[in-house]
Amino acid sequence: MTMTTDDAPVRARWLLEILATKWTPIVLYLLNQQSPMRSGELRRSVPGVSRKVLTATLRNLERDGLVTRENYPETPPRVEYRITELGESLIPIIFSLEAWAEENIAEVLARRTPHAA
Amino acid sequence: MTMTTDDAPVRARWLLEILATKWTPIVLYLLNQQSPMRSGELRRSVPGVSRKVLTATLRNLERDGLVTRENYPETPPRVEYRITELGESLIPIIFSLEAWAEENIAEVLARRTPHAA
DNA sequence: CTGTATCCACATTGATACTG
DNA sequence: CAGTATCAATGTGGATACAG
Repeated sequence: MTMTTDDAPVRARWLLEILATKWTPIVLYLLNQQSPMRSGELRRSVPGVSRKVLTATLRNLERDGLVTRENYPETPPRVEYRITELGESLIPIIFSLEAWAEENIAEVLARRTPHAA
Repeated sequence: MTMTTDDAPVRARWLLEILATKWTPIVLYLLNQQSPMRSGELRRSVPGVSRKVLTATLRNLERDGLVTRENYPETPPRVEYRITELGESLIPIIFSLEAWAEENIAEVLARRTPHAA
């Protein structure tokens, strides 16, 4: 998406575009708990993610400076990912999102459900 | 998107799925500043949004209980939108997203830009 | 004034199989 | 083990014109 104006709430969308990638919050959360993690280790810790999408997620995080990638060209290959300081600065935000969801998502979902019977 | 597990960071995605709709943060922000607002008033305050997408955004917000919609079947028609308490509870989160972006987005964008010669 | 109906463009996710 | 190439499916956003 492209930003148009420069108003206050519009800036929030910059971060949303980073976080809204489906697996990003989970990957940051895991790497915050344990760094480094190897590629396969991450993939097993994120149930349901495909290699391709996990790689894309990590590439984006690396590009944005939220994660670092260390490649050890051994046999077999080994790649380690670490969260950066900038990445760590997002952890409190992820927790605040989670806190809101935990407290309010039931009400939201109840509204979405066609009042059963 | 559908949620798969029930782990901590996964819950954050519930809220992200709400907020990541392109115009949602802006609409909530505007309605927090001024409620009620009429449809066209909102549309003029959100530069670049189309009728269709704004309507869809408001429908989602209404469905989730973040906004109320009041229809006055006069001539010409008048429709007023108000933010709810639940919607207001998201304002601090939107501000925290904005604060992070304001402080860090320059660094992120610099990394994305191929170090211009 | 408000909202809907089409039709289209684009990005993201995903399944599967292959390469180094 | 780590990553890529392909192809398909889906969903969100958008332009335009029409309806109540």
